[in-house]
Amino acid sequence: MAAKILIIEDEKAVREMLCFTLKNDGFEILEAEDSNSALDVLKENEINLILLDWMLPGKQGIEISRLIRSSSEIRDIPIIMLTAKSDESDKVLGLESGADDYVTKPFSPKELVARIKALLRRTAPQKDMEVVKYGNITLNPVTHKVTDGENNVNLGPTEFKLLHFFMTHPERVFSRSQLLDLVWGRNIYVEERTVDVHILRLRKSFVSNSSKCIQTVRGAGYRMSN
Amino acid sequence: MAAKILIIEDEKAVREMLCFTLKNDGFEILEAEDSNSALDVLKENEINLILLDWMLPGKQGIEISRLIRSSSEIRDIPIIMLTAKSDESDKVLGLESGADDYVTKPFSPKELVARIKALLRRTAPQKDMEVVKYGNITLNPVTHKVTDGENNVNLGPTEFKLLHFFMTHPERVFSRSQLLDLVWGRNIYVEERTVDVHILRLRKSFVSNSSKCIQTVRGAGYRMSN
DNA sequence: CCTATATTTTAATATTTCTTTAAAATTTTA
DNA sequence: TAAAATTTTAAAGAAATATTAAAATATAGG
Repeated sequence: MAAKILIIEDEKAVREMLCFTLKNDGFEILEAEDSNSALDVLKENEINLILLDWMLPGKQGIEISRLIRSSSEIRDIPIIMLTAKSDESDKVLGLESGADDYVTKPFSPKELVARIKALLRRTAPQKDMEVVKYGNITLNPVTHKVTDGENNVNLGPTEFKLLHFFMTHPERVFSRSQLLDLVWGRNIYVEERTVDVHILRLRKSFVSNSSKCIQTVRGAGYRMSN
Repeated sequence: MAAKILIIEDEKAVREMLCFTLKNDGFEILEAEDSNSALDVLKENEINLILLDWMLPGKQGIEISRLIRSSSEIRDIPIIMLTAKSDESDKVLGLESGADDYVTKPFSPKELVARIKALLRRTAPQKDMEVVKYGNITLNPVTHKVTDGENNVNLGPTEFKLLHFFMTHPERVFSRSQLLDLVWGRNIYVEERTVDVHILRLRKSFVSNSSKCIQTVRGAGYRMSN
């Protein structure tokens, strides 16, 4: 699931460059050119990280950073600020007013991406890392291992994600298009019938009758249930 | 196991105050009043964290920080620098020359201890010197020797660190970017594919089927497991 | 400080594995 | 039985990883 990054930058050219670079790296990008639109975007989307140009006209950079840090809803969104080489005192101000990291212009795309990833890693909550069990099936997201009773089960990446999803949402029917949305990810287009094939492979990879847990609900979709 | 902290500070009064505060909190303290004695201490002790007074006479603060960051042996020791309130540009210099955090004088003991603990938590995940075993593989961090059953295994520095990391965190899958963070170190930017090459070399250096322990988990990363 | 040596990183290519698609076969329902 | 939905098969295409080799960098010894 791609991380959503908000770019707050007044210069269109820079914004587009950043946008291009980061989309290339698989991030989902939202843009804002001033503090008002930035706050709007922040309210309406679940942003994972903010790239903030410190040199916005009229001290808006500092303002935005402080606003974000004082709003309980969005306080925890990590911020990377973009600064010009010369403004050293601003860097300190930035770090003090709540930025988590800064990158000095001009910067290499590689460095920027590396910093973004590092920061996301540091701040990402370690949720769905708990061992899940259903019937005889055990799935460990940390080791990426699946067992069916005594037997090890080998799954491809998609089958693994699919099973993890079913095990964390048991008893409930999901349509093919819901599964594509929730397991494959939004903004992706594949045929609905593709789901069937992965369901088939998932069932086949269980030796015991655990495969019976992956049930077809005709006309509605699939469900994990006993 | 108490963390060892080296205090580099020329004023005796400040040094003693720090020493007292930190010993009270269960840290083991070593002291140095200039860069020469500091380097001596660093060579002879396994220091976990450095408290560095930025205001040492004759730019020694910058010197020491750069020396530490350029010496492969002690590069990874985290540094907290102590600065006076006014010297904002120095803070930036400090962060740029390799400090991990800074604390402004005058500071409360509580704040200092909190920062030290936070930094140790971030940076000292593992530094045990105990012999580790997994399957037929034995790794001795003290002698830097690795055996696979009867055979000696020769590893380059990075392969050694990588293997040590895997052996101390078995079964668990790590993404390439996690490995870069946890094995290579923070603030370092290399291509993710570089990990593959080191994994390859690590596998090749085992004659027996121990290389099977270094497993690829497609779409997720690598794992040490049987 | 320089040179020789070793190691790391990158980049390009090869290989493997997985995903998707489409079509045929089967099952279910009305 | 016909129509609709799902399962199964198989093969092309896409994506991820393995491998190789060369360039860049770091290290040690003189």
